[in-house]
Amino acid sequence: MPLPSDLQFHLLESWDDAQEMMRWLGERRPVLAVDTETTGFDWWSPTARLRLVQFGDEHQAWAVPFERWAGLVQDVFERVNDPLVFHNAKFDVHWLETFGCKPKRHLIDDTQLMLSLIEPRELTALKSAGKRWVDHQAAAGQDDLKKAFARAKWDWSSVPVELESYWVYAAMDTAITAHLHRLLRPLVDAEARRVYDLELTVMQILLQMERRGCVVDLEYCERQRVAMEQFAQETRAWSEATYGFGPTSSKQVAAQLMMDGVVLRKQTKSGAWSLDEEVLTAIDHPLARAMLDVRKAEKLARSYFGNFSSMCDADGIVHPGVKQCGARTGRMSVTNPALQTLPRGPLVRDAFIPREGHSMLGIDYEQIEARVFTHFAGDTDLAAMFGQGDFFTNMARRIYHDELIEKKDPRRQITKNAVYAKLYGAGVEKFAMTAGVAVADAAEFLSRLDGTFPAMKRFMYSVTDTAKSRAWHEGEGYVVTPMGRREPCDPGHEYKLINALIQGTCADIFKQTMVELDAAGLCEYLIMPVHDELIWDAPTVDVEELKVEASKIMRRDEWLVPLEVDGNIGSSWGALK
DNA sequence: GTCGCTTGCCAC
DNA sequence: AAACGTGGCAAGCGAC
Repeated sequence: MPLPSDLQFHLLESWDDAQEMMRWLGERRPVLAVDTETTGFDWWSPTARLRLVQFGDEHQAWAVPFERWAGLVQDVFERVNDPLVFHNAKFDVHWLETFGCKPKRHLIDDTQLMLSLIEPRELTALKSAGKRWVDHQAAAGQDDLKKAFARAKWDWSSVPVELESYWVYAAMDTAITAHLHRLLRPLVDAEARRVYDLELTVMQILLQMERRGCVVDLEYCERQRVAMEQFAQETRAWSEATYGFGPTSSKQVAAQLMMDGVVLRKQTKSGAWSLDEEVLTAIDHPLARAMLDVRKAEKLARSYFGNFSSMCDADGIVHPGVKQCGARTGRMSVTNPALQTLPRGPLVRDAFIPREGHSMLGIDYEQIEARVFTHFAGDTDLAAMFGQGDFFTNMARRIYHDELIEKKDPRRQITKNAVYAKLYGAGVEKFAMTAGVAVADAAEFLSRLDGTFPAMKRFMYSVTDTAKSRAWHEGEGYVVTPMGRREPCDPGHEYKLINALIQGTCADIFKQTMVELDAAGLCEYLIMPVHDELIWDAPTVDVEELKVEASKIMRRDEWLVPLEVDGNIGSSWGALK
């Protein structure tokens, strides 16, 4: 189990060393593990430098100072034909490709992706995984390095590559990766082959997409930032002058509100007075108003407009990082910036614009989760609701036996809320809260719903029941998506598996779609995945055809309800419907 | 000053 | 019997 005691580490310092490493690379081995040490995370930055490239197997590992031996490293990647194992390949490949190395894409394996599938609830960082699977001491060297950093005021760009606690542990990471691969690969082959192959292909698509990035309208951002910041400053100044404190200082605001006779009821988990949007909106007091206004304005100025420009490369382009298995359900998440959480509507989304001569294209799945839910429930009555016109309106008409219900009828909204509440596993009270109705009415509605579409309830029961039986017999409750993605749950939380099954299946469908789009050559201008929507920045002359072709591939018929898509073209992200 | 926790808020 | 799911990010606030 622990790393072998005869494990050898080398720092490449001389031509003799180089010869020795090349001889070693010529030996037969199951896989060659590769890792890099960099100056940070921003491979697109003008100041980014690649400091070390490490090669290793289960017995030996080499650290190669890149800036001195760039040609040699590039040569290695041209010559090596062993499978190349990385832990988070996308990251290392970005750096390697930025600095002229071309690891052969078809040889790449990724132990982090493997872990995301084998243990979706565990930490997948190399150190944590190394501790669990390979050697409890796997992360022991980190403290030495941290101390050295503190003592000499080094950081990742200034630490000397000759520093032993730097290069040895860098090299060791490849040995850990090689061992991880030996342990994980058979499990993946036995249990998750299909979904792992899917993830590997998606990774290659994401690599190109991240490299391409997304153009930011810097002038627009700056204009909006200044306007929002100015408004916030004025309101802050007013609050300081009137009360002697800022309008976002929660403790002081709560105290002042109570002093002025406002009755606060809602408390946070730790017992403080809650001052969230819901609470503040209901209070008629200038300070409550100010707190809301400043929060909103500063969020816009700082989380969005100010942030985007600070994350740009030299060409005004952001390169958001996609965590491919960010959610344990297999959904992707996005950071720097978090493009999946931009407020709906044009204000913020207009900050992202197409390249010269290009247009934005967005194609999204329509109610994909509700459709997949219907498929699993095998409910042909519910499936019929997707036929003509609006799904939720049709449902409401059926539930209330009233054919006159139209799209803006409140009964449609409560129906929609109820479907998503079910999908997410909400209880009656939470459902009542979000739907804005009394608990008794909510309960009555849910029983009507169950009476009208009984298959939904049967399906939900069968998921949790199977999971509980698995927990009893196999020690853990879980679901498996049709693609083979296994999603476990904590004991007693089997109800979450309904959502996990649906969300996970949707993630599989979405990723499978990306692979098919790529095979058809339609990912060249892809810039962002947003859960059930894809965004392209494509040449205006081709964008109509791209929309038609991509829609054809995205639309799917192999489910009980067809998965329909809707495409829109515009001159900015915000201009898409 | 940094770190980590909490709170609130943005998306699908 | 009952349980809204999955994320990222910034600010406030107390601890070290």
